[in-house]
Amino acid sequence: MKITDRKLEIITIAAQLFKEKGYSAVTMRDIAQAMNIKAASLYNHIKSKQEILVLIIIAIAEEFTNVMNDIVASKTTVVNKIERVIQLHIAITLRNADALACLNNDWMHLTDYELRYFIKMREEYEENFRKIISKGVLDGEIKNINQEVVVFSILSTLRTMYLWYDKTKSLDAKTLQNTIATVFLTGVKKE
Amino acid sequence: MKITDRKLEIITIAAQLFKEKGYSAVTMRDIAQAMNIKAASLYNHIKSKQEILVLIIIAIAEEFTNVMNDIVASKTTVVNKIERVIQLHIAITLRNADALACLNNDWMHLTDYELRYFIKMREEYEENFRKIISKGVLDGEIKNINQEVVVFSILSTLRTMYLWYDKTKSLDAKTLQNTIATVFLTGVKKE
DNA sequence: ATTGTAAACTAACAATTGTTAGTTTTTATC
DNA sequence: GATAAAAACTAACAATTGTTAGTTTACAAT
Repeated sequence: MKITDRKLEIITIAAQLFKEKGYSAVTMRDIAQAMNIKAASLYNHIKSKQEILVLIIIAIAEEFTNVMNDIVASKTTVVNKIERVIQLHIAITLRNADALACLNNDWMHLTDYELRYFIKMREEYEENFRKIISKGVLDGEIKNINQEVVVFSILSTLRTMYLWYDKTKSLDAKTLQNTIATVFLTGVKKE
Repeated sequence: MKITDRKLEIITIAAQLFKEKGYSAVTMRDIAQAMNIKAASLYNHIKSKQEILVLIIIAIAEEFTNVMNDIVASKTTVVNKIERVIQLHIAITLRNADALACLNNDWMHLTDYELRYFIKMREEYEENFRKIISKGVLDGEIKNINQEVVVFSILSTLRTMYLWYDKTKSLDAKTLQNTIATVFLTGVKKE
């Protein structure tokens, strides 16, 4: 059950490969070759290809879920909550872009319990964000425009940040945070 | 070279399946089964699995390229150009969400000429959008914040709109257009 | 030096993959 | 109803897939 160093190496390298071509297009022999061993040797460390996917995705999904729960429960302005959601996505993107790409593109290849568990977490996450926006409108902090569009605009940007990782790498986390917050809170138009 | 009705059916159904699980995870037998025929029968209409992917992706990529070129060349305000880019994405999303999903997730499974062609079009597209924003800053229409972040925020949202298609379906195209434009131009915060 | 364990290896498996060849059925035209 | 073309079929292929079994090597502890 515990994750050894070698196991972690496999997961890390697999996540890199999954990011490039997706889970289905990466073979156990691809992963093995990237580690300079044979495919069969991987099974000294992991149970199956599926297990690799689960280990990459579920840990991050749980982190999102937990922090989002904290944010929703916190007593602060809605604008501040939105800023903390942005911060959460930036932190995880900078720390583990490959795993995030995998979570975004390959979650549907999870099966059984883990698939249901993931979908439940994702729905809760979106519902929590929806609640934040909804409260913002009620409190008069947020414009009364279609809330579903607000939710999906912000989440789409945050979720695909890993794709732009290289180009935004020149920015430090704080500047990135401030710029994204500006874009969504006050828009890009001058005046 | 011409596309028959049956061939179009294959492409349409394949795009649906690719959207669900990705190109690599969908087999020729999956596509055949969805059409109530055998896999071998598909080859009376198409040359290969690759050809299906090419036909789904390239046509749409070219449409994006062409309209974006028109927008850049047009003599109008930067704000209006941004609005027209939003309009372009909405129109294609409403007309062909499945193909758009495929373009977004499976373009890396293109090969040779088509892969290079696609990448070139995508780079040009982004560069054109970058130019629009850049001109907007110069003209004083757009805030002087990090332009790469502005570009990726807007494009991320527009490109993944197909994922929210169901939830925004209740809105007509015009309202959707106006709401997205509002979010990005003036932000979600009140006042 | 011996021993035990972790981690690599070789070889092979059964299933699945995209695709081809050759044949039969369906459909439309005269 | 005969004919030709279009579109389905069956059967099979070679390659690739995830995975297992059994064996050998590397290395730390005694």
